[in-house]
Amino acid sequence: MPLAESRNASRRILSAARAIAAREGAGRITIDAVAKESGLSKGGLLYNFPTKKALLSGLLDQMLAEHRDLLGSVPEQHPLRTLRGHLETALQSEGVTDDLSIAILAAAALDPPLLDPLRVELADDLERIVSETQDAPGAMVAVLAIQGLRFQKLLNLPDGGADLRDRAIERLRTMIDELE
Amino acid sequence: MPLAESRNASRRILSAARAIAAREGAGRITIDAVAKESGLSKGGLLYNFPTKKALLSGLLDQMLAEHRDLLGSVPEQHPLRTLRGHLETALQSEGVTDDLSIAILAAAALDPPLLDPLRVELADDLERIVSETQDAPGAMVAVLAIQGLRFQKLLNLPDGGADLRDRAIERLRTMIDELE
DNA sequence: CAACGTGAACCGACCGGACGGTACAGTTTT
DNA sequence: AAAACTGTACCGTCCGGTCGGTTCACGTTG
Repeated sequence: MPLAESRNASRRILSAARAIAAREGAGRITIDAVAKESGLSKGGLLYNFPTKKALLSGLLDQMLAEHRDLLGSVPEQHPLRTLRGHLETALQSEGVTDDLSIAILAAAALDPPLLDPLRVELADDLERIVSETQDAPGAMVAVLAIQGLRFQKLLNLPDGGADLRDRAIERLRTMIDELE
Repeated sequence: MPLAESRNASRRILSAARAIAAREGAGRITIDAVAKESGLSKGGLLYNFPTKKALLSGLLDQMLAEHRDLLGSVPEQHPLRTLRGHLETALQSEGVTDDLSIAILAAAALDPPLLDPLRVELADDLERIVSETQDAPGAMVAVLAIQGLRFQKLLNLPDGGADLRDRAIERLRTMIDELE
């Protein structure tokens, strides 16, 4: 099963990279470190990801794929499904230490163009979100708040405490509900 | 005038670092590059900022100082002044190429603890914002949206076009007005 | 006043280590 | 036998930081 194993190796490598980023910061994602963490040899890692850019863009791809999956899991006929999906994606990794979106940081710091796939995906989603509502500015504010949520978690910025944060999320939800 | 001149040198160095970050990405902030960009020698730069960490934390300090200044410029008796100030700070660098908040990226990538001063400042602001309103969750959502705005600009993420973005900001403003 | 000394600000060559990537001969897996 | 590695040696570059100067404005001293 060469293909399946290759995927397994890729996943192991990517999650190793995430672990390092979560533990020591995005800047510490080096080929040697990731190889060590994943249990592969350096050669083996470079067999799967021939360059560091490929590794980082693999991280982003994985993130985008997970994002797409979650979006797809929102019932088809649901109004504002893209917006709701976005909220869920942002909330999903709640509590998980190694937030995948750290890849964004690493990619942006190393080579900003790596973020291009993310940009087109996001532009797509935005368009869809706007088309799903009559209140485009309101939806946009919601999108901004969701992005703020991601940013906050990503950088471990203060959130006013779990209580306030939960109530804010609840508020966001009702805001979205009333948007329709 | 050693002190004043030193400050000028520091400012020149910091703005050089910002220019590089804006042009080539936060990851390209190296001591050599900043020295070259600022017109100083490497030794001269290291005289002003003995380590790279010091340089990056200097960037953050500058950003926080500017932020505080803008917050202070909001009329004292204005209700919700801290929240409004936050919005203005986020909007202020509109169009300016070298967004200072790139320092956040650089710092987070190189050494996450460097963000600690930002965290305490933000926690302070949050507390003040909450104390200035009866609708804490609503204010929190506004804060999140503002942070999302920053994030979006920082990473050059799509914003649905200038038109939609402006309308969303307008909406955010009225949301804040009605918060009081 | 001139000789000397001092410290701040700055220069730039250099060092050592980290890092991305190559190469390649062997080993295991399918 | 091909694919998927392992293990390691190696290369060149980049980068952070050191260090021994140099310049110069400013006292201090004889």
